[in-house]
Amino acid sequence: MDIRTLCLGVLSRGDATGYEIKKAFEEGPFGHIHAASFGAIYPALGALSDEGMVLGTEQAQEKRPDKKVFSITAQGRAALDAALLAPPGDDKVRSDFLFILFFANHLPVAHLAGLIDRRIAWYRDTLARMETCGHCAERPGEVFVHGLGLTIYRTAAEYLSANRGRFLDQVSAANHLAAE
Amino acid sequence: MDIRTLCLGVLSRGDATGYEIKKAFEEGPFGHIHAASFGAIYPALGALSDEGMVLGTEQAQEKRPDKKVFSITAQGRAALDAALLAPPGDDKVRSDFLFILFFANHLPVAHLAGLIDRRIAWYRDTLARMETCGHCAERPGEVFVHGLGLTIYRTAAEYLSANRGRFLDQVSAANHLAAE
DNA sequence: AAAGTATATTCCAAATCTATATATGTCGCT
DNA sequence: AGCGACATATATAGATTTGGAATATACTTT
Repeated sequence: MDIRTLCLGVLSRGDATGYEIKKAFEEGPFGHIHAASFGAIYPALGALSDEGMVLGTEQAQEKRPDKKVFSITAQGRAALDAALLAPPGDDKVRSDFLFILFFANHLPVAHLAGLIDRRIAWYRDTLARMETCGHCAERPGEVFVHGLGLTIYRTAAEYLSANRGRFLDQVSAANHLAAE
Repeated sequence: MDIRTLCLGVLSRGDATGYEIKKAFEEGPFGHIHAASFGAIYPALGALSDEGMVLGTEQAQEKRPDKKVFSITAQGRAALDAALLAPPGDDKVRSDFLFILFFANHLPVAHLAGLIDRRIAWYRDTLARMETCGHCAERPGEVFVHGLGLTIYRTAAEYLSANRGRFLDQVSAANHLAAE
């Protein structure tokens, strides 16, 4: 899914600035669905504007930098709907956390314990935010995707909590064996 | 986590060609942990070779193209261990599937049903492969990460199966309301 | 009063991905 | 027997994307 389609998706739910679109991919409704950076969003908005998919309106602000508010056009909505019909590619994941844990035998047990604890805390915080969010209680698609996210995060947090102790013991044992 | 570290990680488990490293990130042990492409792997191996982190040996093959088998050096192992100590960045996910489902109200119900069914089938196939894989029964880190992956995929497949019917009904209902 | 966070955009080098080219063998299908 | 599809193997050009820095200003915390 290219960035231009992602921006159209955000704008289809309401007007937004580039900055707000970025936030939608961080903490907002698309928080754990798709990542996107400033360096990709702003050029994409420029291209979409040139193609008539969005309309950008500059707004001077008194106590803030000027901002450009973008709104999606009828043509943009049509392009979004067409892009949504294309068969989805495979999910792509990049998890430093899992890569590091994979090599647990390279690391001190205390370091591993810290990594796991911080990750469990992250899940708790994220779940707390997700459970009290309003933006996802309306359209069925949003509710469905949100529910899947909640379910996966709860399961992951439970797995880490339930297996933490045994895992750390096993790493200790393996390290002692290797040291002999 | 940069590609050079990812390559060192794969090579720390045994010698491999660039092609085999790619496979490790597709179906292999790093299958759903981290994505990486040819266009990144080959230049990374070249750089690692220049820096003395890996040793590349060219091997002529009778019935296949020549291949370069890389093996990690002591310096490479040290660099890997150092990189593993750095604090992990946030996980990055890119899911076309979730993005499309989010906009369920833009799509025909039959199309959504197909998307969900294909995704459930993908989970079943992937789980079957993961459950019978040998590479993950040894080191505690690999077992732990593999177990988390299995748990998450099982949960996701169950969520999709359990909520599929209700979701499609809700989309139908919402579409009928909107048509009035 | 300094430091940090938040709003807001832009640019750029470096990293990375996609797609393709090259070469060859095997497998199944018709 | 011939054809396409797929697997092995490397490499590169071109496009995209990332991640960081630069630029402003205002509010909040220390």
